[in-house]
Amino acid sequence: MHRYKNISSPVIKRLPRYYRFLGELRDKGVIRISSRELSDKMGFTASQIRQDLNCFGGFGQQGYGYPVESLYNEIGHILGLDHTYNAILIGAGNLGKAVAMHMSFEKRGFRLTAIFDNDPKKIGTNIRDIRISDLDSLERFCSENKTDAAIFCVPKNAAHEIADRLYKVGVRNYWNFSHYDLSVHYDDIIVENVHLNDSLMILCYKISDANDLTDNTTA
Amino acid sequence: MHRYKNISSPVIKRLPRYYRFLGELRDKGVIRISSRELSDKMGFTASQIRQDLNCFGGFGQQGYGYPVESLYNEIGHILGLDHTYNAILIGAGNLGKAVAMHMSFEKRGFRLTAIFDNDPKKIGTNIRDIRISDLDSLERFCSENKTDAAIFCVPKNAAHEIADRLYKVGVRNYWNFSHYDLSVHYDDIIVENVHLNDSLMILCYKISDANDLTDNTTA
DNA sequence: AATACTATGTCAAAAAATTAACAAATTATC
DNA sequence: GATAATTTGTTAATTTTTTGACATAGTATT
Repeated sequence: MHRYKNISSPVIKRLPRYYRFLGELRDKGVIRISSRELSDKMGFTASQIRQDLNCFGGFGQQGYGYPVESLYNEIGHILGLDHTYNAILIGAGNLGKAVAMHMSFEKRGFRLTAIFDNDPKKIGTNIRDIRISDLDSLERFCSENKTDAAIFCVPKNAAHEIADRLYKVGVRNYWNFSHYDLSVHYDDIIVENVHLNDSLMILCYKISDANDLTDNTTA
Repeated sequence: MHRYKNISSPVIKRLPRYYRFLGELRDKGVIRISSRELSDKMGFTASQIRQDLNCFGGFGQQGYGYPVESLYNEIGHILGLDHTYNAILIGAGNLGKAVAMHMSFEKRGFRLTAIFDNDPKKIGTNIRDIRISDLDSLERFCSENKTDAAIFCVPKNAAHEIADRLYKVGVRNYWNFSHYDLSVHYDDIIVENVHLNDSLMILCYKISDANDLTDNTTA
């Protein structure tokens, strides 16, 4: 498939943003775009855009720019969105439910195949046509059904144990919403964290910092 | 208040993580910790930890290490968690509801003061003791009640308009869950993004990339 | 068809971030 | 109390990332 030589993490993190903006342009019927124009819209420098895209190949044409549609598709391919990875969701609380309802997994390379919880009141009910299963049946399900990734929407103290169980049955890719750092215990796993608490604290810092700079009454 | 000279963004992003790990240590009754031990636990280099912490002052003692409890409190203070910023939530869908239910705002420097939605079926119902108000009353509420930040849990196409409205009444700090880049239109605002789609795509990339490296059948 | 213009890909320079090294200070030990 | 062992704070070196510069190639126009 693709296989690009050591793309740096800052570049990877920018890819979804390129994808998003190019998708918008495509929807507006824009045919071509220059790195300069993209720069104005996205807030990256034109130089960075050219360098980023060039990691994966020369998609542009000198004197013309980049063809929007094909670049959009190309980045989707680079991101692996044309895959269909089977993902299971652990934890059907507010957050798990929101993630299950809110995300269009299919457009992001995934398919939600099962949802697990340990609350008897929830087990048997449905979220989006998917029946919530007993957490006890986790291992059986994973051994009977190809499972590529697990989405962690469980409390901190449950995360560690469930990660161990999943690791044992070979599930090594995690989308982690729990306030727990999975990567601390294993190093041959892939984790993408969504630490909402951290994010909120960073907002708190930024606001506090900005206030301190303007309110110079104390200084 | 604090006021630190230009702390770099990588450092700021690591602060919540320090806070989290130190909180765990404190709960376990650990009194002191060296940068080396923290390094083992957290996966940062000891050198980085020392340099990060030293941005804000010399909290450690040579030959001894860092006192866990006071360092924990110090970082909480640096993050501004001892503030109480009033925040409103826009959008009471699955995601908004999950955010409202799931986060302990009080521990992160915030207080949730109002929730807005434009769905008549939702208006008047409660989430966590907070009544959902009509989005039409947004401006009135903000002018009558001190509002420091807004949490965006609305669809992409609604985000832009609501941001404009909030900007006009002086709300300039946003926790943004919408698939929309608020920072593109204004530069005197503070935005902390939670782009779940981007995060999922990055996971997709990582999985695809790892697979390509192991499956060398095609290469 | 020739000329002026545009915009990429790429190489070099600058800036930023991470890691390493070590002197100074403190603790623990004998 | 003197000595050995720790461990910080800080400076320097390295690595990574971003920005700038420009030759080259293609487009549009006359």
